[in-house]
Amino acid sequence: MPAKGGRYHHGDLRSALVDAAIGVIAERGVRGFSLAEASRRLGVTTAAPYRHFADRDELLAAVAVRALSVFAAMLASAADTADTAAQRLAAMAGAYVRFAAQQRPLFDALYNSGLDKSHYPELQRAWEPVDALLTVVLGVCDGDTVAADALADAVEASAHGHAMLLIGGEYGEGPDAVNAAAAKAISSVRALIAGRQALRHA
Amino acid sequence: MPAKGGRYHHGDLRSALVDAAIGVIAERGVRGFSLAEASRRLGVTTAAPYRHFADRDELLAAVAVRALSVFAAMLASAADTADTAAQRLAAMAGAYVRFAAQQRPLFDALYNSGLDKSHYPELQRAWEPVDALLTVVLGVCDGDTVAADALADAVEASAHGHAMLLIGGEYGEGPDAVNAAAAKAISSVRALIAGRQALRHA
DNA sequence: GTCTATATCCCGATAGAC
DNA sequence: GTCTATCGGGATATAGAC
Repeated sequence: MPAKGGRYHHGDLRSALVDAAIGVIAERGVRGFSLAEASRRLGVTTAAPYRHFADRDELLAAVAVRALSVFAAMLASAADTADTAAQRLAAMAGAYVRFAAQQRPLFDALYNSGLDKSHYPELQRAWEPVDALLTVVLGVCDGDTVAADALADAVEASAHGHAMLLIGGEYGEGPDAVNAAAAKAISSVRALIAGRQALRHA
Repeated sequence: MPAKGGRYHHGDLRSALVDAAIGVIAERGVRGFSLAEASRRLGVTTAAPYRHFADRDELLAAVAVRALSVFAAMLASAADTADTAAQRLAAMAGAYVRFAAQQRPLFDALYNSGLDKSHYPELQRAWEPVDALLTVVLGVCDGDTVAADALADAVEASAHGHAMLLIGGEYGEGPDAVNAAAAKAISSVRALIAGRQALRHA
């Protein structure tokens, strides 16, 4: 998609803005993200994005939608490496944590952007594959539906907490911290499953 | 501390700014917080805060310091209601979640403000009582130091994840959602403790 | 010392020309 | 579909009134 006259002008500004936004978030954080900076990187004026997005938040929502497709792929790929339902759950928790670290701008767009997803139907629909991944695995893992829902919440909260504390720097920085956090999340899932069984049979 | 001539002028602007900041965060969220709005509510100009805080983040750090004293008090109070170490851990996890919901501006200042706490020594010191609460309880709960640290991380991550998902609206809104999330966090702690014992003896 | 007044810069958003 | 022009608001920094 070549530019016209040294400027942008190639008709796929919307998609290019999503790419640029991810770059800005990666370098300046969600808080430091601005429509103006993304526009500047593409060589268009600050008014141009408003032909494709109603406002700044709508661009963030588009980033979140892209994030969800990557997130779902990582979770599904992790689940495929395991045989039993319990192993799949544990692998997905590890992938959840790794996604936060390895795709931090995407994770931040999803969870730390202050977006109200109920305002963006497209974003709500984009969540469905991720939600489905968790519940499908759970249907196999735990016969009782109520107990399965409770386990799903516990696993999701544990993975999310480990991910947040990791990117918050609580576990240190660098690949070692990521591996450690993923391992913690995985062993927490194992403990949650074993603990729920033990408490039920007590 | 009455105003002088209808304006502010009473010499405790620093403390008043922290109060005002909490109010602004409560109404507009951390993202919508601005020094200008806090100043406006106190009837001072936007330049006045810079006599007390180097920048916006330093005021946020002061809010976080105040948040930590409230947080530590809630955790300690919850721990006092229980007898065994396991019960204390569970009670603290419930209090963690309730703190996030009931003192949301304070929780956001602590965890969702994008602050780098390593830049604020005063804030680092303010964390110590909270950290101590967790580890002291754990020393009693689990003889092995390494295992105790791992349990501490698991409990903290679980509580944090439940708190984040609660204020993110994943569990719905209102007091029922708060109670449900607190109950989930408590039962997760029980499962984590029981599961760790079961896995160790397996 | 504490606050006011002021000036500059950046961002979000809109209106109208091309 | 993009640009020019422009408005309003917030952050930051400095000079000076009390």
